[in-house]
Amino acid sequence: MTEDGEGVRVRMAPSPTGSPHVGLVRTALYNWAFARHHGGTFVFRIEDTDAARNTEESYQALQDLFGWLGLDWDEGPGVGGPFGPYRQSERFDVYADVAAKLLEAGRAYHCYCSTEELDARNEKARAEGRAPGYDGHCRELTDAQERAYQEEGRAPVVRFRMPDAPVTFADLVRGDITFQPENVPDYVLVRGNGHPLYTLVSPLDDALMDITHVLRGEDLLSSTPRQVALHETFAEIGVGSGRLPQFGHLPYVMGQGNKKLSKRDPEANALSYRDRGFLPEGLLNYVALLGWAIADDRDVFSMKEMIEKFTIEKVNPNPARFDLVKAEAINASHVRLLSPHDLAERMVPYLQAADVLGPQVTDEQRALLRAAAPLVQERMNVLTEAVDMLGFLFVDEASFTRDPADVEKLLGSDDSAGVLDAAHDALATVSDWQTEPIEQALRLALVDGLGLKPRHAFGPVRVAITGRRVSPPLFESLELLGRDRSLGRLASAQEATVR
RNA sequence: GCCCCCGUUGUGUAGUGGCCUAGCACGCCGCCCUCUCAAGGCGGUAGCGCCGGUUCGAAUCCGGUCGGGGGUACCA
Repeated sequence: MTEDGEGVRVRMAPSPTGSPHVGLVRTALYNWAFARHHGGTFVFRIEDTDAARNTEESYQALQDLFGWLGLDWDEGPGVGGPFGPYRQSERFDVYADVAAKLLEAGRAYHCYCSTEELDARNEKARAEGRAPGYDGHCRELTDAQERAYQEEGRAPVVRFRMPDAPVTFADLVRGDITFQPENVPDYVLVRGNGHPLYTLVSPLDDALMDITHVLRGEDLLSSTPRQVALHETFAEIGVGSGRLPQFGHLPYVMGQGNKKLSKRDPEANALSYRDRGFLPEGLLNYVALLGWAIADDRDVFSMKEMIEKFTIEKVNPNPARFDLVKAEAINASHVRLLSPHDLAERMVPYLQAADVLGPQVTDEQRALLRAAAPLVQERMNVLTEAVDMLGFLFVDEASFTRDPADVEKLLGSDDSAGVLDAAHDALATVSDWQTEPIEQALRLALVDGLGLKPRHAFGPVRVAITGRRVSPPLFESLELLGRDRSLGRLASAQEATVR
């Protein structure tokens, strides 16, 4: 890396298959932070050469995800750029052209071996304890041999001719890594049907788009020597910038145990964290911690701070397990950091999704929500919890219900009937409907008057008012609910105690 | 099988030869506060995979070993 980071160009290059994985978020975040830290360029490229697996929904999900997270790209779909197009499915002519150049320069060759023949020879090599992989069968075919294969109706693949020398590269997170040539066989660049493969297009676009640093998942580590060799070949035949990008392989994001978080695992779905009420900054903060630390005594930070502090040298090479509990704890810290006003706005979509709020939020509801936000701010881990915590404030009286188990527990006795009675009478006399007078009146009536311990005094009232044993602070809740509705709920709760 | 990567409390990490009787965070346990739940405060639990070596001194360096992961595709 250049000292001042001059000209840093990095990219995220997902394939639009399935739903985006949290590992992708981490990789994207590191690339983004790296680019921003160095004042470089962040490119978004779509690797959709495998038509059979790509879907438009998946492409859309990627857009949604990064839009939600706020990881903005400088070049790519939607914003364009000097190296477009940025969807590989729109670049097939470029790939065909380069494949032809590689063939012409003798750096790649046609291979007519069938899958069955390959499998058979591989099996044999394995059995004999030799390194498996392409054995170079078609490396030096004569024109006559090629014609013979063609007459058999065989469609050749284009195979890259790996140089017969060890490949060493300095991995940005792991240090020098060397592969011996016998372990890096010739590999396919273009399918028999003429479609280019990832093995060609990824390094090629990196070269063409002048990518300086390739920060990607550890799963691509073992394909790096072939890509390094390809890049060197590009430079020799005048394709691309001629500069070899530096590689950095980021550790896996694992699930529980020692299993890689698989795509089918629901925990792996990045967008599911939006649905379960994560703040984008909360998810990003947590995911940043999977392989990197901002300081030895702190782990809550903003993206602005991350940009300031992020360096690839500090990235840890060992795989990290995704811990939902810690993720929520980090998210909770970010919830606390919001202004109440902002928190109220962020809760709106979740309350709407649960039908606590309708599609049109009235000014009155909005005001109530803002007033209620401070009450729940330090009680929430994720935004979806607002539904249970605040539902009682927004539901209309006709459809207000109480948790049956909590009613059973706290409203089932004669004692509780007396408590509700006393509470009702006391509150009926409160003229200034504010938290303070409400609390005073209730304490006077229940704690002093009935001689109850506070926790026993307020429990039944809490269930009567909020419908639950666990709720936001009671007196504030009463104030927000309003006098009439509060008295009404106390009355309706008394009915519930009559058995 | 072969190649490559990784190995600090349950989890994520700090640590680059003495500041480490290993720090921080989440979790867990206890106490305090308290109208419930949280938040907050205080305290506790638990770790350098193993074996050798180098050194006055090793979590840190070297060798081996064990364990885990990935690759070995006309997927990415």
